[in-house]
Amino acid sequence: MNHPVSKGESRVAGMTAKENLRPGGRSARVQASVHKAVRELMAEMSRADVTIPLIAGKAGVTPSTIYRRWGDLQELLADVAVDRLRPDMQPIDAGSGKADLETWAEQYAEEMSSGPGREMIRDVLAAQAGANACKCSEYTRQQIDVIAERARARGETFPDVERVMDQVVAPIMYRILFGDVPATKRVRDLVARVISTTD
Amino acid sequence: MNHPVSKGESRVAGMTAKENLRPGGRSARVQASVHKAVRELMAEMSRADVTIPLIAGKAGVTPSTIYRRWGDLQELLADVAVDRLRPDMQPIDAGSGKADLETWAEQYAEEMSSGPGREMIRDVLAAQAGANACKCSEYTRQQIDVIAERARARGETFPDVERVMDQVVAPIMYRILFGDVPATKRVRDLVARVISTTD
DNA sequence: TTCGTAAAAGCAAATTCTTTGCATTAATAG
DNA sequence: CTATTAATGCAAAGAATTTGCTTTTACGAA
Repeated sequence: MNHPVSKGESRVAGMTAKENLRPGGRSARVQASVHKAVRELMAEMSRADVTIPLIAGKAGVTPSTIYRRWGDLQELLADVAVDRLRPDMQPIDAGSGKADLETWAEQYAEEMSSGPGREMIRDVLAAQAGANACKCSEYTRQQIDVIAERARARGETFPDVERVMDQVVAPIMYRILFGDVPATKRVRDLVARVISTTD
Repeated sequence: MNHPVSKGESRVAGMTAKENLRPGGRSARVQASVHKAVRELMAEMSRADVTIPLIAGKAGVTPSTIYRRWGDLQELLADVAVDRLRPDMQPIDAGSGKADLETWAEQYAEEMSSGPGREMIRDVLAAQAGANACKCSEYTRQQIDVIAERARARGETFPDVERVMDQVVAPIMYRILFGDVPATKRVRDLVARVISTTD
C-alpha cells in the first residue's frame, strides 16, 4: 500500500566507483536483468503464466525486490511494455508528407494490432500509473512531428500534429482496442482525409 | 488455466420450479449479488484493495465460486464495468443532428474522463476477453445510430456512423486513455468538423 | 583511500490469495 | 417425482504477497 517505487531509473548516478564502470549502479543492473527476464518469459509462455516469483528467479533477484520496486506485476509489465514501444527509428522518408504519413500509419497499425503489440498496449493501459500511457502517445507525437517538419522543410503544407493524432492515430488505436483490426484501406482513407482537409 | 467460465448469464432458464419465480435461477442470483458486492466495494475503497475473498464475503458466496465463474479479478471487474457502461437512456434530442451529437459527445467525454469512468474503461480493456471491449464500442455505436436515424428522419444529412466513431468517439477516447482530458471546446470542434465535412 | 551514511537487496516468517478434489445443493428434462 | 447435470460449498494444498530485520552496495566526505 506504500511503495517507494521510483519507477524506471532510480538514479543513473555518476559512478565514481571501481567496478560498475559500464552501465549504471546496482539499481540499473537489477532493472536491466528484470526487464530482460520479463521479455524472455513473455516470449516463451502465455502472459497469464508469468509471475513475479518466476521473473525474480530468472533475473537472479528475490521477489521482494521486485515487489518493492514496482509494486505489482501490472506495473512491471507496463514498465517493460513502454520500453518496447519506444520507436527505434525515424519514420521512413517516402518522398512526400502524405506518403510519409501513409507509410508510417500502415506500419503503426500493423505493429499495434499484432499479438505482441496489443499485449503491450494493454499492459500500459492496465497499469495504475498513467505516466506510461502518456509516454506512449508522446512517442507517437514525436514521430509525427518528424514527418511534419520534413514536409514543411520541403515546402509542403501539412496538418497540425494534433489533428493527425485525432484523425489518424486515435481511430487506429480505438479500433485496435475495442475489437476491430483496422484494414489497410481504412488507414489509407484516414490519411487521405486528414491531408485533404488541411487548412 | 481451464475455466468453464460461461461469462454473464449461464442460462436464465425457464424456471418451472416453485420458488425462484422472480429473477432467474441460482446462477443469476449469484451473479447479481457478486456484481452488487463489487460495485459497493469499489465505492467504499480503493480499487487496489478490492480482492476476490472480500467480494465473496460481501456477496455471501465462497471465493472458489468466483474463481470458477470468472477466472480472476480482472475478468470480474471487466464484467461489472461493461454492465455499468451500458447507456441507460437514449441520446437527448437537442433539435438537430449537430446539436444532438454535440450534446451527446460532451456528456460522453465528461462521463468517460471522470474517475469512475476511467476506471471502468481500464477494467474493460485490461481483461483478456476482448468481448467486453467490443460490447462497449457497440453501445456507443448504437447511441450514435439513434442520433443519425433521428437526423435522417428530419431530412437532415448526417455523417456515416463509422465516420463519427473515427472522428469524434475515437479522439475523445484516445485522449482520455493516453493522458489528456479533452476539453469541451475540443469536443465541439470534433463534432463541427465531422458535420461540416459530411459528403 | 577509508569511513560513514543511506538506499536497495537478500532472507525468511507470516499472511493472504488461488487452486483443486470431493461432497452437497439446486435446476431442468423426462 | 425422479434422474441428470451444472453450480456451489467446503477445506486442504499450493503460490504469491507482505513485512521486519539484516546485509550489501554505492556514493560523498574527510
